[in-house]
Amino acid sequence: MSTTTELTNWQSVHDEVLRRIHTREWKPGDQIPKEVELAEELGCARATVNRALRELAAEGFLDRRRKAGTRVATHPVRRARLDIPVIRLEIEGRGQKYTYGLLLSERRSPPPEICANLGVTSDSDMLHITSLHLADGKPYMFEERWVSVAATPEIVDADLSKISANEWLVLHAPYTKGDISFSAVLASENEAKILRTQKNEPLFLIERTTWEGEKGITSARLVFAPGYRMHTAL
Amino acid sequence: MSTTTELTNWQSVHDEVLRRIHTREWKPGDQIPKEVELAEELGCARATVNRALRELAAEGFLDRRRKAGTRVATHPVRRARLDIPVIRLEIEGRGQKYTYGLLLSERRSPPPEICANLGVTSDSDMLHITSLHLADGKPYMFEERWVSVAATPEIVDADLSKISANEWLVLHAPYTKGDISFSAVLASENEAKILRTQKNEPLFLIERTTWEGEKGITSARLVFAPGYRMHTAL
DNA sequence: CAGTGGTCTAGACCACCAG
DNA sequence: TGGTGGTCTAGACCACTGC
Repeated sequence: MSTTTELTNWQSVHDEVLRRIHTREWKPGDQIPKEVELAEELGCARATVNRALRELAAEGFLDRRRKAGTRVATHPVRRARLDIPVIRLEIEGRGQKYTYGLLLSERRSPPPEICANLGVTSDSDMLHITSLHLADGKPYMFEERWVSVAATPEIVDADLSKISANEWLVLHAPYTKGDISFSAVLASENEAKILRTQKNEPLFLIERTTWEGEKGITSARLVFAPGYRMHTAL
Repeated sequence: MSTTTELTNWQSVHDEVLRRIHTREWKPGDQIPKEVELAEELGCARATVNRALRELAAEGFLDRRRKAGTRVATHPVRRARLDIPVIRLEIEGRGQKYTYGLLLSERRSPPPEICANLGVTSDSDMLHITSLHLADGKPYMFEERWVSVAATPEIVDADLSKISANEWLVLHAPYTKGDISFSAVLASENEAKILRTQKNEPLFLIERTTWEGEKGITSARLVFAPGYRMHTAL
């Protein structure tokens, strides 16, 4: 099957290749034509084909190796792109009103599990912050966070009742490495009270830790109100 | 500050720009030099700079607009890449033994909520499948799935006791659109029994629906055993 | 309208790795 | 060790959009 019209931009090449995969003209495991051949067939430069195939490989549809050529992925590892915005933007993006309350801010040494997470000593100087994020006045997410004062000294001067620690850190403490995990937990008595729900409700939990180089910056535990769903397209 | 050595490949340009962002030489909101200028400063072609900046924009570190130039993102939307492999590979990848049991496979018309999800009529011909995935012999995930027979007729001939519906679909039914959501639920009595746990345990739930064009293919509900954590790097 | 990023091209050399 | 993808270059034109 040859194309009658020329595909001279990488997006149309991308789409055409995807079409051939979807129609099973090229099946999982099949080797597809080399870049030079495809470029010739489609009537464009090799660089254009390269761009298209590179994107498809990044999306998980193709496996590419030098010398071995390009093959249709046998197990298309689906890559869901989770956009993780600042909470405020997540809420405002849905057209709801965002409010925020600082519940606690104290300077103290961290408990053992935080030390383990961040790789800091148990006598380090840290800020312990808990806060509640609300959407249209209703509890949305309860945040408990530890911030290393050594790593980001300026945070002790920040007015965390005006701007959430989350948001302050995004603006002032870039990180080089981060880690995030998602799970389900039962609401503790305290969490239930704060989120104005009942004990033993199933809650969605996000745990996040970030480092700058080898220095642990912050570790946060985000517990969402019942009914929360994280959602994305494939 | 100028570089003494020339950065002639896009990765080093990428890293250098990222360094300037991290060191706050370029702060959130700042406009950074235009491609031509950067290319000149670093001693490489504009295409190389373009490639580096394009990747950084895709990673969420930069905002780029024609005519307006390139700025450091004020709210670096963090993009976590969730790799969603076939369950079997997820388990085997951790060095555990994967087993799989087909619990039910029946051909019948779908309940209303599935119709709504997939956009099919309530009298459509569908396959209803439930199965259990185990890691090292322990229940790992309980899967309940509806598959449109109209969209993928070949599935009725597949031996779903040997290969999971999940995996069969990946190989034989490419999709063009997909949707995935994550949440926390309480174990129902049935789910608790199957996962060999207790009622009212908090469970991690993934709901996934896929389409080919406008045709709904399959809708699945994946309930994970207690303690499951989905995990990724930022 | 003019400046900036977005893309294409033709050609070249390099790096990796399967045979 | 040769074939394939990975990348760089210089130059060109285009598309969007702020002024």
